Amino acid sequence: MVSKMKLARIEKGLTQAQLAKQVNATRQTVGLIEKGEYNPSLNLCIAIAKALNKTLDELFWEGD
Amino acid sequence: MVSKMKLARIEKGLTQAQLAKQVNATRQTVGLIEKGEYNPSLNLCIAIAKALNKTLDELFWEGD
DNA sequence: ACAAAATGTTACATATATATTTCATTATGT
DNA sequence: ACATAATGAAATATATATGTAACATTTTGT
Repeated sequence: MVSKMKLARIEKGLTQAQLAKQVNATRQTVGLIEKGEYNPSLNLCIAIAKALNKTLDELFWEGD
Repeated sequence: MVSKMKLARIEKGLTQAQLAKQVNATRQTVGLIEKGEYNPSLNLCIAIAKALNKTLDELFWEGD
């Protein structure tokens, strides 16, 4: 399954590298988070959400 | 300023130690997160939110 | 088909979240 | 005032997020 974060990034027309630069992370880190193989820090999640004009819930919360 | 997380925990009548046990963390970790001196992992944030019947946004998102 | 960009992937190094332990301080109830 | 629970705080140890670098694979445009 493709993550909501990846959808939001593509929707914004950003590449992994571009997003990474905006949030002071690396391309690899962004890629791993998108694949769900990472457990990112809250601060990084917030930076990503703001860069993509989303909230934490919209990107990282699963409606149970 | 007292964190939203601390308010939600007290509202639920939980002690730091009780919440910590529910989310598989330690009392100290919970305390530091409440004080804002920590940058917790997304998984821990999600566990805390669920334990307190809140969402990520409600606990960790600052409405700008 | 080709070139270039974007993404995947792995190995290793580093920074930091978290655990563990111990003791001090503050709150709560009786 | 006393006892107990709850929280604060510091030291060290460990696990893991993140960075860096290099190369492979896929995608995109021409």
